[in-house]
This record gives sequence, structure tokens and C-alpha cells, in this order.
Amino acid sequence: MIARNARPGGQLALAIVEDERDVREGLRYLLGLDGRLRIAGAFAKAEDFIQFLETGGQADIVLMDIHLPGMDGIAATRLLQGRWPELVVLILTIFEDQDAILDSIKAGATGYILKNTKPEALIDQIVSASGDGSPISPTVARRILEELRKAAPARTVDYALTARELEVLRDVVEGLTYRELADKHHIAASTAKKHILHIYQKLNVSSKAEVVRKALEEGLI
Amino acid sequence: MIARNARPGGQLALAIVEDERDVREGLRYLLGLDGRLRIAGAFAKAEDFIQFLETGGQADIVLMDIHLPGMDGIAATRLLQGRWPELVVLILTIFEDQDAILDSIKAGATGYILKNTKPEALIDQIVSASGDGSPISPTVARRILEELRKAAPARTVDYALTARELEVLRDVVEGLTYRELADKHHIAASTAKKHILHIYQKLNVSSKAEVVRKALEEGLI
DNA sequence: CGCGATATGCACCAAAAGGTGTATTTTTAT
DNA sequence: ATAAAAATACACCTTTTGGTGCATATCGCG
Repeated sequence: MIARNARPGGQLALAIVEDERDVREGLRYLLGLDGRLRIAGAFAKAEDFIQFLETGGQADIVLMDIHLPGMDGIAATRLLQGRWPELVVLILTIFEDQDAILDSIKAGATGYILKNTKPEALIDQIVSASGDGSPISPTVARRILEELRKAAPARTVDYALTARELEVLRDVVEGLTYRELADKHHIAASTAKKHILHIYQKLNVSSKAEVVRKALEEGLI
Repeated sequence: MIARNARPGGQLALAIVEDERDVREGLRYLLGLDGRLRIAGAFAKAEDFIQFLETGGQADIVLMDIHLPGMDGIAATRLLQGRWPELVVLILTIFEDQDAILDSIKAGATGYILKNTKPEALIDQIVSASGDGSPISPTVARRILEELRKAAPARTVDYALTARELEVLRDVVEGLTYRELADKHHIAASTAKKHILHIYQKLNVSSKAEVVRKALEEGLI
């Protein structure tokens, strides 16, 4: 495993953004004990960390709390990924809120770690995140899998479309009219229409709007 | 954590599907040592396991190899999830192939474990999978996160649709015609049409097929 | 209060789409 | 080789759609 943000010294520069003083200082102390990490800074507010980066501060990884005064951790993640895409953001929280998990991921977080993680495991996860891993608890993973299944359901029904019909279907989804289809495939518009009508029968629909929806929702294309 | 398939005795009935004899028997022995698990059976082929279930065999969890003679592990997972949806399928493999990971998940696998996992960790993962967890290695998790980001991209553009236009847009995606829209919303068909034409202008499209595609692909609904 | 945005409605027209029927050629499978 | 399936094409007709212009009522916000 090759560290994505390896520093010459081999140490990872870690930043901590956490508003509770005790937790913040506890993390700073505990994580600093491990030779693989160097604590680049610990901040009570996301804005402080952003300013740190803007004024030349360096960090490979940041542990980001979600509940923060001012800018919350998810908004901060989004901003950070926009301006410093190489930075690895790990969400560190006590909650397993489904929406927060998904929002974090969409915002660009690399991992989602729970605060009850043991220090040794936490360090392993941080190091893994600097490589090609994404530390995620099994519980969070379950939520993500469910979401992924929703987003990309398995093909079930086979509508037995012919190769030609599939081509035409793709173009219909692209928004082509009969005439445009005819030109593209060098066939008569009436033929394109016939293909589409056949597709309608097979998919049990009766308009382009419906066929586009069915094709996209069922991953027919 | 409440075991999803807890048996009266508290033991989880585990099945193993793995074609390599040494690996299969090694797992049967190693996992049987742990008091939380009971080995319900070990099979060289997915078909054998399916027959086991068909003839009254019971299992809470199955460790499923991907590369099998005859029916492969992913097809088997799909079939098993269809007929025994309560069964927890854990894919156990040496590969981290992106497509295999996604196909497994879509097929209904609960976890994706690599064969180089240490026995103790493996047992922990199996037990976690019987509850609300999904054991997944950080590397696999990274792949899944990337996929999820692709599938559910963060909203970027704001087309500033009004509430009414959004309602109408949803119905257009459902395939309603002007007339049907008019009936549903108790407005004139001409008004429904006006709304749709406004939507076209805002989304820069000019047909229902295009607007359905854009709405679905950009998550406007 | 009044302005602008929103929602509503109608008329008119050309283009596109949907539906049905028929027919020939080509490909595929038995 | 022969039958079935697929791809091609045209005619005819109705409905829907896309586009434009115009007009009125309503609502929110400064």
C-alpha cells in the first residue's frame, strides 16, 4: 500500500477539527504518540482550519467532527474538497445518522469513523485512509450498501429487446426524434418509428417519456 | 446489537461454499472452534448448498466464494436472496475486482470479505454481519464510496423551478400527458402545457423525453 | 401600495408522436 | 431447407406536443 500523501519523513500530517476541548486535546495527545503521525494542528472551528491552510499550513489528513459551531463538518468537507482535493477528510462523529453519512460521502469524505473507536484502531484507520482504503464501520457500511442497491438495482426483467431495438432505445433516451433517428441509422423515419413501437409493446409503455423513464430506472441502457 | 438471525442456542448456523477442499475444510475447522458459530455445512458447489436448503437445511449465514465450478458465487447470491431473503450472504474472495464487488452487492450480498483476513477478525465480521453490520475491507469500501458518489452526485446546478413546476415535472416523468396533468391538478390542459414549456426553458430542453432524462439523471425529483 | 414573479387560461399552427395495417427483404434458428 | 423472427418501408389517421402570443388573477416583498 502506497501512502497517497507520503511526506519525505514518512509521517502523515494530521489535523483535527473538533469543538470540544477535551476530545480535541485528547486526540492530539493520543494520536501524536504514534510515530506514523505528526499533528499539524488542532482546531475548534472549521473556519480556523481553513485559514490555516490558506496561510500556508500543510495537512494530509483531517479528522472532522460533524457538529461544529459556525460551518458544520459536512459543509467544511465540501469546501475543502473543492479547494484542496488531495486532502483526505475523515468524518469523526458519535452519530450514525443515515443522512449525515450520505451527505458526508457526497461532500467528498473518504471515511466515516465513530468516536467510540479504540485509539489503536483509529490510528490504523487513519493510515489506511492515506492509502487506498476508506475506514468505515460495519454498521455504516450496511447503510451505504443499502443506498447503493437503491441507486443501482439489479437487472431483473428481461424485455428481450433486439440489438437494433437497444440501439434505438439508447437514442430515444438521448432525445432524438423519428427523423433524427432515421438520419443517424440511415433508415426511413417510418422504420425508426416501427422499432420504437415494438419497444413500447415489449416494455408495455406508450410514449417516449415513459420509455425514457423505464430505460433509466431499470438500467436498460 | 441484536442478532438478526439469532437461534435459541445463541449460535449462528454458518454454511461455507468453497470449491477448494483445503480452504473449505480449513474454514470449517477454524470457524467451528468459536462458540458463537455452528457449521451447518460446507459445500464445494453452490448447487449443493441450494439443494441443502431445498431439502430442509437451515443456515443463517453463508460464506460464498466467487469462483466456483458451475454456478458462480454472484449468480448464487442472486438466487439465494430471491428465495431465502433472510439468509445473509458474505462474499469471501481473494480478488478486489471492482465489477465483482458491485455485482455482489447488487446481487444482495451483505458483506465482501477478503481471504487474507485473520481468523479472529473473520469471526468478528461474521458475527457483525448477523446483526446490523456489513463487513467490508477499507479498500473495498473505498471502491464502493466512489461508486456511490457516481450514482448520487451532489446537486450542482439550481434551475430555480417553482413548486408548481416541480410538481408538474414529477408527473411528466411519470408519463402523464397534458390532459392527464390538467385532470390531476384541476387546471386547463393549456396551463399544464405552459408550466411544461417554462420548465423546458429553465432546463434548456425541448421535449418530454429530454426533460425526463434530465430530471432523472440530475436527481431533480 | 405597487412591482415582479407565479399561476392560470385561450387561440392557433406546424411538427412530432402514437396506432394500425400491409408488405418485402434479411437474418436466425431449427 | 424451411420456418420463424427481425429489419426494413410506406400509407393513413388521430392525438399529442412544442412554440408563440396574449391576457388575467394572485401572491409576496420591499
